[in-house]
Amino acid sequence: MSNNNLIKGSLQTIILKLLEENERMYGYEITQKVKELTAGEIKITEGALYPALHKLEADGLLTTEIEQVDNRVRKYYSLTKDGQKEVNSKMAELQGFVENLQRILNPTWNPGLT
Amino acid sequence: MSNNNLIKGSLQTIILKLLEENERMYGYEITQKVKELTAGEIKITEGALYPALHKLEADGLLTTEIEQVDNRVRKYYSLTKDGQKEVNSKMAELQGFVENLQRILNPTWNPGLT
DNA sequence: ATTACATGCATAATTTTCTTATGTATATAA
DNA sequence: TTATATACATAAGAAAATTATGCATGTAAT
Repeated sequence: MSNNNLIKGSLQTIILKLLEENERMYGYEITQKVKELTAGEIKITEGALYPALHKLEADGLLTTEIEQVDNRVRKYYSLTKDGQKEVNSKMAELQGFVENLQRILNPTWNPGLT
Repeated sequence: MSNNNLIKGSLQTIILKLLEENERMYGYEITQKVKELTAGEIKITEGALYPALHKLEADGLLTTEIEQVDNRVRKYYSLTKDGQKEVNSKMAELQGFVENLQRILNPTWNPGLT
């Protein structure tokens, strides 16, 4: 498996963005979605995911609904108003960082061509 | 200043890549180069840089030469053979990670257009 | 039967990798 | 004499992961 190590700092943004697109999701579903979108190359570990979700909820960016599905408990997360605002700034921040990274690492790269 | 926090995990790659392009550099020069390339948006702190340089040297990827310039000590770093090999794999890893990130965050993004 | 794997949550110990603060030293500009 | 720039370095602390563990249900394989 490739290096998940670089995910540091971007996990919150990933969670918020997926929830912007999907209305509501539960934890396990998020791990599967990321795995699917990256052809298995990025695997979100539970030890990283659940504390991150709890923190986002504590910060008032997410709310939860617990549901019983097939004798299993699911905790659905969705964006709050604050969470919806935060997605945009977090996304801009991360995309800006990636552009700067390309400027450092790809001297010939032109951001206009993306 | 924008968020440097996202740099976690990519500093080593940045150092190695800059040294691939520049033959040899000293620590302070690296901080200035990154600042210049990113229009002041990314600032490498000494507390992050020097330990990273020492680790890369300890891992055998960098060698050093100390020089006296204008009554000041400079410690020049350059890539070893192992370091030259490592640049490629570290770059591939980071670019791969960024592509996966785009797949998650930019569902419409097409890697072929970069 | 029992082992493995998938679904689904959670937390604790540890490690990695930063930030922030501090220290040393020289030189120049305000 | 204070601030800023150049140049190195380390230590304390925080953030954000990994790894390991635990609980619980259900299904497929041996």
